[in-house]
Amino acid sequence: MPRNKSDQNREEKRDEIVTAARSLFIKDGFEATPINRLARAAGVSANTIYWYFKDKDEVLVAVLDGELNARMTEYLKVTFTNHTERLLWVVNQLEEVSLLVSTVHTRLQSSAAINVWHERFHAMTEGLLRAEMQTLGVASEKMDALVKISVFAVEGLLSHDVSGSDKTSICEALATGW
Amino acid sequence: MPRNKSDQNREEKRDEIVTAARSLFIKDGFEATPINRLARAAGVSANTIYWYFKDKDEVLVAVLDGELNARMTEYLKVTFTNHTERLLWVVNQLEEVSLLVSTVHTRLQSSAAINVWHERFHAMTEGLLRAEMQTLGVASEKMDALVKISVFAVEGLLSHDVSGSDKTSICEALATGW
DNA sequence: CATTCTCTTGAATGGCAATCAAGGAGAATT
DNA sequence: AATTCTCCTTGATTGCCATTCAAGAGAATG
Repeated sequence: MPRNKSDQNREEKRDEIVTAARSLFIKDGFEATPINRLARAAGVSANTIYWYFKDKDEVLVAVLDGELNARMTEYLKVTFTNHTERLLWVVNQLEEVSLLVSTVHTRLQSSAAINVWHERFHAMTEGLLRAEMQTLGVASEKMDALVKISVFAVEGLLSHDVSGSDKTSICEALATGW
Repeated sequence: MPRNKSDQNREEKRDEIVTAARSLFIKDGFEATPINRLARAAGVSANTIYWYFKDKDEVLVAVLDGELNARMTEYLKVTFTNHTERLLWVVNQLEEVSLLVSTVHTRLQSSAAINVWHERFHAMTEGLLRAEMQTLGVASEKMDALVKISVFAVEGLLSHDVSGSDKTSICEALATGW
């Protein structure tokens, strides 16, 4: 609960900017969205964005947090028949925000904020994946390697434009071994 | 053999620029190397670079071709005791040019020239890898999936800063199955 | 009513890739 | 030898972009 009207407006306004940013970053991409366009879409001037956010990367982090939250909520509601299905679902979700994914990997190097977000994201997803794979009976010595291979494979699928059937067989191979 | 002195100079000058670019792009990164700095390092003015190259990406492609050539020559000379060794060798080579690797994945999206180079690179490496894995007795139905998983895993290793022991166990898992 | 705090904006600033416009230097043609 | 032509080089400019500066307006507070 905000302490006063001023704080309330602050959050609302911030959210409006994030909402506009989410739509533009996902549809056109972060790099293809100058601050000015974002400002116009949010109905403010460019400088107003800098009142609410330190820089463009901080807007991106807010968008990422929002998307992650929404998709994680979704994830917890879905039940999967097997691990292959689960991986394919994740790939599909990430493909809907593939421009965000590649932007994160790009800006990682130059933005500390994005770097931190990325690390947390990996820690979280690797944790979830490890738990799932334990129930599948993956040997603990190979666990770390297999978790990372799975994560890297999913990331590769997102950035390398692979046929649908290859996607399926890759997820199957990850889930069932060779 | 160049047809005249003019052509000869042209190639030499081009090479000087590429040599300077190679060193800067590998050490500092492509994005952190403005055309002006590159020009100074090559002993020419910025515009001269645009006489020899269409744009900055074309310089990058020339650098990539040179590095690829050098490392492929090296690769053909080395003999490996097993597939794990081979994968680790490749990872080590790529780590020496990790800034180039991440730049390629970044500029892929905005530069047609880099995109083409990247596709060729993948076609080549996947071809080599497939041949190796055939000798290891990988089932042909799973071949495409396993090749791509290996490539994606190697790319993941490069961009995600993984401990040395994890690198080894990942390459082992890729080489021996799970 | 003066002061301060929150918010907003138009106008810089500075970095960068890329282009323009103006030559110079040597080879080929007259 | 003079002229033209082609290759090469460069200083100055353009245009895009993120970010900062400087100047306020309006509400809240003393």
